[in-house]
Formats: sequence, C-alpha cells, structure tokens
Amino acid sequence: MRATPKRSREADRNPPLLEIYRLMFNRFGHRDWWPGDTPLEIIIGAILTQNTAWKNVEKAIRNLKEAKRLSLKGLREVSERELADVIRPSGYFNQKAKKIKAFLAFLDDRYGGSITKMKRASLEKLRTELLEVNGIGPETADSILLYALDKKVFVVDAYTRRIFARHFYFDPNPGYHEVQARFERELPADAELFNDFHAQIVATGNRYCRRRPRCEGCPLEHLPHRTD
DNA sequence: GACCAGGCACATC
DNA sequence: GATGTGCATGGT
Repeated sequence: MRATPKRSREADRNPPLLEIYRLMFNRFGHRDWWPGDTPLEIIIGAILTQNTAWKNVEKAIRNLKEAKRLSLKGLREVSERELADVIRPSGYFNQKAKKIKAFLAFLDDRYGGSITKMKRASLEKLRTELLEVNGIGPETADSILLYALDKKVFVVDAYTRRIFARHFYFDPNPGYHEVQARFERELPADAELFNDFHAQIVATGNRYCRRRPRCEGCPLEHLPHRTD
C-alpha cells in the first residue's frame, strides 16, 4: 500500500467542479461567450489570442473589420504580409498571419471553404484534423470546436490549470489532457455548461489568478489553496 | 523598465 | 517525456 500523498486529503475536501462553476456564476453572471459575432470571427479570435491579452486581439479584429478582411474572401485575397500588418496589435503577427492562412488552406482543402460543411463533421475527426494545421494546438482546436462549431469539448487554458492546481484539484503543472478529461468526466455533458464554465474561468483568472495571484475578492478565496 | 497575457512549434537532452 | 527558446505588441 502506497502512502497517500498529502495533496489528496485537501483534494478530498474539494467541492465538486459544478459547485465551483456555481460560485463563479454567482459572482460574474452568465458570460455569453465567445466574444465574436460569427464562427469565422471566433476562429480568427482563437488564433489571435494565443498568449496574448484580449484587449490587443480586439484591436487586431477591429483593424480586420475596417480593412474589410474579416471574411473568407477577404482573408483569401489578402497577402500574408499585409495580413500581418493589419493584425500587428495582437503580437506575434508574422506567426499569426501564417496560422490564419494555414487554417484557410485547410478549410478550402477539406471542406470546400465552407464552415457550415465543416460543422457537419464529427468532433473526433475535426479535432484530429485541426491539430494537424500548423499553428493550431489543443486549446485553439478546442476553442474552435466548442465556440465556433458547437461541439461538446471542455476548453482548457492557462487559467484552468493555474486555478485548479492552486486549489488542489491537480498537481502543479498538470497536462492539458489530464485536466480536460477530469472536467469532461465529472461534469454533466452539456455544451452550454462547458461554454459558460470556461468563460467563468477566464473571468476569474483575468481578475484574480494571473501568474501573481491577487486572491482578495476571488470567488474561490475561501477554498484551501497553495500559497507558493 | 520589468513583468505578463485566454499558445504553439521546434530543438535539445 | 520534460524542459528551453523564439515569436511581439501593449497594459500594469
């Protein structure tokens, strides 16, 4: 018999994940995510927000709209160079221009340039395909699947890992799949819940659980947490 | 002026 | 499999 790690005693007292959702929801209200009007805008936003403050993404999206490039046609016709210039405020603009172009090539190649057609494919098939697109990793793929294509996946981001590791749901620096699997196992399989829960986590993370946590006023302030 | 943000690919060990 | 590095703007 192996010695029980110290963490598990804390972990055993953790409220169920749904209770955490309720705490956040009571604090922030329904978040009405993703902040974007069309599936395409959501997909572009998911790429632009990689390791970037959303404020900067908003500027880049505004630029795209003003340049009339936030459409499949507009994005196909713009050069990678010009696209990079338009999305400059979002940072990593050369990389991200390449990534957007890679997504478009994928969409045109596999789904005849139709997001509607893409939507009809299965979650598993789409996830595998998206991960093969250069510049789309697990979080971006899952954000696209959940928020643009209405697929039932739980999106894990830096805040999800940080907040829930901090409150003993995981060891420090848990893997993406480990976290995702637990949320999907323990929560009711409900796309609307997955949608709003992730949004609540971002709201909480943005305000209270950045790399240097500011726990005062956090909806989870009263729960046990690591202090390192 | 340092630190950080809703990641990802690629190199190296 | 874990760990390190480049990518880059703009807010605190």
